[in-house]
Amino acid sequence: MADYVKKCPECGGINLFWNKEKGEVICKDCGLVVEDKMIDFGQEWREFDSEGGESRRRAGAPMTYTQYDQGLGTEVGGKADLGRLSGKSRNKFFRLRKWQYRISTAIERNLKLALAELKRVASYLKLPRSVEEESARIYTMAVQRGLVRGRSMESVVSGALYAACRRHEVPRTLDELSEASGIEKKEIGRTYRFVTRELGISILPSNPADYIPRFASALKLSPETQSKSIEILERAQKAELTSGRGPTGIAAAALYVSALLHGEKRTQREVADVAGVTEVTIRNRYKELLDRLNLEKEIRKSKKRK
DNA sequence: AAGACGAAAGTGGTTGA
DNA sequence: TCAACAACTTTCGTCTT
Repeated sequence: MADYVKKCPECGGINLFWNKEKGEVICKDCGLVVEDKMIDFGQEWREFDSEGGESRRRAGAPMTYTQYDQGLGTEVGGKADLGRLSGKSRNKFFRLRKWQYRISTAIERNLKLALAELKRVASYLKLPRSVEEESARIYTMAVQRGLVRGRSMESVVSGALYAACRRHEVPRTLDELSEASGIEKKEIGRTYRFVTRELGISILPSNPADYIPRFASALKLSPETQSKSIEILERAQKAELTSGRGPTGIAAAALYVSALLHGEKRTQREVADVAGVTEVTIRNRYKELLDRLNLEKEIRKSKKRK
């Protein structure tokens, strides 16, 4: 692969940190999230050098759920094989091919379609590979249990993706999923709940802190502001301000406060937009934060500085 | 003039009888 | 199945910068 060095578009620094798990690239100099949907071009497996290489590579392609037959399928018979066969083996060959054709059941065809759709949406949202795999696994299980009946394939795909995001702590909001898939928000939420319940998948309530890097980057806030907001979130959790509230609202409020504290003021509207909540919600959370965490003096202090 | 604030009424979803 | 309920939104008027 050509060795081009990626530079941070914001500060030109080359000190980029790639968080593979979350699929984010973060500039260590200015904190900007450069890309939050990067594709891993790296090789998954070591390449062995010539000696013994051939035999050790027998593992073949990694098994994956994002292909409908989990990457294990073998087409019976390309034309190339035909000439080499004759007589009995030729008959056997035709029987096998027919048989294989038959077991292309509705389930498999469904899976093929659904996984294509899943890939589309996942790449649109720049989701990391691990999440894509997980959601494909969830979808496959859902199909096997007949949970798709009566629901559209697309909505189940979206639900599986949403669940996988939550499990991997790379939350995307229902709005984002909805925009990417063209499925209504409530429909996604409904199938998400249904599928996770039926499959017995436990999902931890999503953590507001998981949203911070994405929001902060969209607002071009400094790393200091980010870590401050995470600190605020932790304190808020101890004060039991977070339970029962929408995590995005809390994350937005924490970000708003810490931006104030660091003299990087953003309007409530700006923060509200990137977080997908309204100003009112931010105000409510913000007020609770002030009340319970006595941040007033810190705010006063930062005001004096100017 | 723009932003921050708060009250009031409306929406969609959960829960418990 | 229905009613109560909490969180959040929308809308709008007022205050602050």
